[in-house]
Amino acid sequence: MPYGDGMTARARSEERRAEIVRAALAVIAERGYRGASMAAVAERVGLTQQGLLHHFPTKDALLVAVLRERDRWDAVPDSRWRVDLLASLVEYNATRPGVVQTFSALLGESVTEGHPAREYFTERYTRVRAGMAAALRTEYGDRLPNGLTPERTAPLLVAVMDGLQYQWLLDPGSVDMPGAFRDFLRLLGEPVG
Amino acid sequence: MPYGDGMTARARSEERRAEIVRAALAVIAERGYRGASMAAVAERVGLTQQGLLHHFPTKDALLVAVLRERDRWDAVPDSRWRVDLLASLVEYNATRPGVVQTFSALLGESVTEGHPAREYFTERYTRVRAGMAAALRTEYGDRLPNGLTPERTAPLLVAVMDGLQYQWLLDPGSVDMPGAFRDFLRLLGEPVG
DNA sequence: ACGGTCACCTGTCGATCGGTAGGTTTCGTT
DNA sequence: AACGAAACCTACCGATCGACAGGTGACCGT
Repeated sequence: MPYGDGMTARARSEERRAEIVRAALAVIAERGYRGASMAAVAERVGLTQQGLLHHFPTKDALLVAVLRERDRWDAVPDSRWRVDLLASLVEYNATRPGVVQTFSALLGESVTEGHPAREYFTERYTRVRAGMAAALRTEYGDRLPNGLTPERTAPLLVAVMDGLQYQWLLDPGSVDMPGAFRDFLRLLGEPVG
Repeated sequence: MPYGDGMTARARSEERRAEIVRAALAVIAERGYRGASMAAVAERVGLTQQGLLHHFPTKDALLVAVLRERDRWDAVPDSRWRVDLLASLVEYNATRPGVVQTFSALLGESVTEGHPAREYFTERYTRVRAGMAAALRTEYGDRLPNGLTPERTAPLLVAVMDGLQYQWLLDPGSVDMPGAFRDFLRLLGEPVG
């Protein structure tokens, strides 16, 4: 049996890469993408910087892997989603400040010029808004309380989630992120169902 | 008359510093704070990096001046504010993408460890939330529609403003920031006045 | 047993970073 | 005219950045 631990070479390699991505997530949370150094990521997994470059030939390649990991981690909502599941997602996020911090830092950086994650976030938000609108429509119908449409409510939903994350990260003791998000959902009223 | 242009030496110096701060705002908008280099700011005002260091001895000192400038630029709301003035502020912001981008980038960076603007933003949001709550109370009284209190609504108001800015910066053509913000205000219902 | 691929290393590079040291010029004050 | 301070410069520093080149050893399939 190869490697003596039941792993093929390929599986072992993927495990190593996953370990690196996890370390990159942590380093980006601490210093942002521009502030994150390949050497810092390498050290965290017990490699030299050049050993790291063997797995990810450039810094951008590592970022791509990080963003891909996020896509696996939280699936984009679509019409099958229920809005109250979002509340659970926010609650779960409140237990994972590290991950939240990583992507909040990346989102903030991404609005700067030529940032490698800019296109990713632009497309992601387009998809997320569309998915949210679809979810709202299946749950509330074409008309939300207060005369809003699902399409006009979706950006607000996304904005509240993101904005609360920044306030919560800066001052966790002063902001009840899940509670505030539930407050917002209450503003939307009860679904017709 | 000194300087032949009616300016004292002190006024001339302050003008120069203001010019530098303006350049720093632009560079930070393009590259964030960590990505902004003193040399880039200096070049934009026609100085060498060392000439810039004469006016601001460290990079952090320049950042402090930038943040102070913001405090002059948009005053924190208090109980004398009216909520519909916020809509005007958002509308105004939509005409100044550069400034919005600067502070959105800074906010994103500020959640990383040891960021020099972290304390600034933490305190600022505490003040802003308190001011918003006071403004909401004078306008809506102790109870908002849907049973919310001013204190619980304020974080949502701030979150919507910030979150919409990110979506708008990433894809201005797809997000109507002022319109979406007015939609949110409509969710709050009509003030009792 | 062997050839080859994979994982990782040492060594090094040029660019850029923020910051220091120490001039020199400009200009208002006296 | 003389002085001093402010403004800005050249020159340089050590550290750090991402990345390239070229090796070495372990482990795989054959």
